[in-house]
Amino acid sequence: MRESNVKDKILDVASRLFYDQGYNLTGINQIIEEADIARASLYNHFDSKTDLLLAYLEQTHHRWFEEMDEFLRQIPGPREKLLAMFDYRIHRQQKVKYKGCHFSKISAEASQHEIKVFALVRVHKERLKNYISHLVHQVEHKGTLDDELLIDTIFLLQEGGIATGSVYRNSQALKNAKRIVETLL
Amino acid sequence: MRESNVKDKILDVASRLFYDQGYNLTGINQIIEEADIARASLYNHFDSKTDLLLAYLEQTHHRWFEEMDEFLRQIPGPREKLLAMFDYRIHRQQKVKYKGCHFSKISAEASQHEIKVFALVRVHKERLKNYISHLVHQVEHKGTLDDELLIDTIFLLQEGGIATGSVYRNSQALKNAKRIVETLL
DNA sequence: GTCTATAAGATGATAGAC
DNA sequence: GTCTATCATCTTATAGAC
Repeated sequence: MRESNVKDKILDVASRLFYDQGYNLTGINQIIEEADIARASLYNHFDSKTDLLLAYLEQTHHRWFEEMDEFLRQIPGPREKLLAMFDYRIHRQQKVKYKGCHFSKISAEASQHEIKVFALVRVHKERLKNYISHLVHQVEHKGTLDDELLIDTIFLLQEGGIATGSVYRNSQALKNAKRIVETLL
Repeated sequence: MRESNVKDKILDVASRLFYDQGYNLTGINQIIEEADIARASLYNHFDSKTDLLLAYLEQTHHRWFEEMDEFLRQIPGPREKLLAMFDYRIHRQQKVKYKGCHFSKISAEASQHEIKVFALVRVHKERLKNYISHLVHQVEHKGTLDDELLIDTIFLLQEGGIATGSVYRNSQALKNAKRIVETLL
C-alpha cells in the first residue's frame, strides 16, 4: 500500500468516527483497529490526536464547499442559488443522517484550549456567510429587509435549521426555513 | 452537612464542569475533588455519571424557563415579550460566557445510545417553540409571514443566533436577529 | 451517609525491532 | 514506513470499614 493510501485510510476512518461517535468518544485504539494499521503508523503520519482532528476539519471544509459549488453549478440566477443552498443543506443533512454541522459539533465538544480548532470553525462559518452575502448583493429582492439583515436572516435560518434538524432527526426546520426565505426574497 | 446539601453540591460542581469543559472531558475524579466529597458519596446520590448528566439537564431546563418567566414578567404585550426574549437570550449568553446552548452542546457530544438525554433536549426545544407560538398567536403583526412561518423564523433565528454567538464569542448575531424580528413583526 | 482503597479497563503516546 | 510491546495515566464504578 502506498504511503499516501495509509494516511488517507487513517483520515477516512477517523473522520467517520469523529462525526458519528464524537471526537472525545473516539479513541486512538478504535481508529487503528478499524483502519487496520499499526499504532505507530498513525503517529508516523499524524503528530497527535489533535493533529488528526485538524486534518479532518480542513478536509471536511474543502469538500463541503466543493460539493456545494458542484450542487449549485447548474442553477441559473442568484435568487435560485440562494434557495438551492437550502436544498444542498437538506441533501447533505440526509446524507450524514441528521447528526448536525461537522464544525458546530466539534466546537461544542472540543477543549477551550484548542484554539486552532475554533479558528477553523470560524473560517468555515465565515466563508459560508460570505457566499450568502455575495449572492444577496446580486439579487433584486423585495426589500422587506435591507441587504445586511437579509444576509443574517439567511445565514441564521440555515444554522438554526441544521441545529434543529439534528435534534429532531429530520429536515422539517430547513424546509420551513427555505419557505421563509422564498417569502422574503 | 445535611444530605441534600451534599447532593446539591455535587450537582452544582458537575453542572459547572459539564458546561465549561464539556461532559466527556469531565471525569468523576475532578467532580469529587472540586466538590470536596468522597468518591462513594457521589455514587450514593447518583447511580452513574449518566444519571448525573440527566439531573443536570433537568435542573438546567427548569431554571432556564424560571429565569425567562422572571425576565419577561414586567414586559407588557406579546410583541414586546417576543422582542424581550432576545434580550433574555443575550443576557444569558453573556452570563455563561458565550459557550452556547446547554442542551445543544450536550446533544453534540453525547453518545447516540443515550436516548434519555436526547429526549430531554427535545423537551427543552419543544417548550421554547411552544412559548414563541403562544405569543405569536396573540400578537397583531404585519403579516409579511403567516403565523406558522413567523413562529419558525423567531425560533430558528434564536437557535442560529446562539450557535453563531458561541463561535464568535459575542452577541452580534442575536442582536441582528432581534432587529430582523422587529422588522417582521 | 461518608469514607479510603482498589478494581478492571481504556486512554494517548513512545521505544526499539525489522 | 510499518510493526509489536509497553508506558504512565486516567476512566467509571464497587467493596468494605466506620
